[in-house]
Amino acid sequence: MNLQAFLPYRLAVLSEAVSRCVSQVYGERFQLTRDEWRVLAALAESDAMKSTAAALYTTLDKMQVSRACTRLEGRGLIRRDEDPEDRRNKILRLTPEGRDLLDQVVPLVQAREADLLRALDFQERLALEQVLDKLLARARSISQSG
Amino acid sequence: MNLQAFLPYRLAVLSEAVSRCVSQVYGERFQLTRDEWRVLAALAESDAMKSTAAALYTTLDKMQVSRACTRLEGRGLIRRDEDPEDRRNKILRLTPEGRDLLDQVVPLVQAREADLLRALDFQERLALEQVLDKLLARARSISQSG
DNA sequence: TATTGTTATACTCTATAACTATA
DNA sequence: TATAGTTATAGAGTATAACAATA
Repeated sequence: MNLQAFLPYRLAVLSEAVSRCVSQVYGERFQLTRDEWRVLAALAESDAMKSTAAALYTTLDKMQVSRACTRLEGRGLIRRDEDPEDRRNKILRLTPEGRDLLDQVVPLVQAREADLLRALDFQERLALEQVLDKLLARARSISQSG
Repeated sequence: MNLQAFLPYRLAVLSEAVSRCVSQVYGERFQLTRDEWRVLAALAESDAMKSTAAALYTTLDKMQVSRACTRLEGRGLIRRDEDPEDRRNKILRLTPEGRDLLDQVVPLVQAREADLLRALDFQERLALEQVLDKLLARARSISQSG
């Protein structure tokens, strides 16, 4: 057994290091948790989004989304509107303040990502894309089958 | 902002999926936490190890190692001996029971890893190795510099 | 009866730092 | 004074499930 070469360990260490590196930006400067950041990032792409869609999109579960939204709403960064078509749903929307915050945080976070990717050449970036997709699909299929 | 394409997000999702997939083995069947598993895996390689060395090797901090060891010792899987050369140190060793457990769990965990890696061809595995190392080094250097 | 979202609860992790014993 | 390891504590995150409102 060689832990240093063990893929799950290496992925965990890398993911933690990368996450730390990015959460320095959205966490320390903008006081967002990872879940709040994910929900905001989801809303950055589509103006309005049901909670269930946000959960799917961010791979969070409904509680995590609910709690993140409570905090984001409390800070005035999003609204949660009723869905007239099905009043069980909540429709999440950025407020102007939320949009402002995103306009500040997104470039900084993307700069961090770019900085990370600068460690790789074009070929390596392409390879990484493929490999991440394939491993994720495999990991999910293994977990399901026990 | 496209969360799905955002590298830190993708790494976090993958790492979580892979970790879940592996901890099904050491967690459900052998009742080990991730930290306990890491400490045991470290001891699988060298018969005796100081706590500080174990912390470095597993990228855990001294508390995490201390607590994992308390539980492992409680289950009779490791011993913590005094270091005659410097009595502040604790020397960690597998007991025969710990060795037995490792002999059972390691092949299963490695089979999971092999199963994961079956998603990739030889070139992709090589590329993955390189890319993980480079990204980790970069992430650490970025975090340090703020 | 099923679904959406909220709340409750218990559990685990994490981070900081105080503490002890040695050096 | 510094280091190794333990313990304490508070805060954050996670998982399960109960619950209210709606369909």
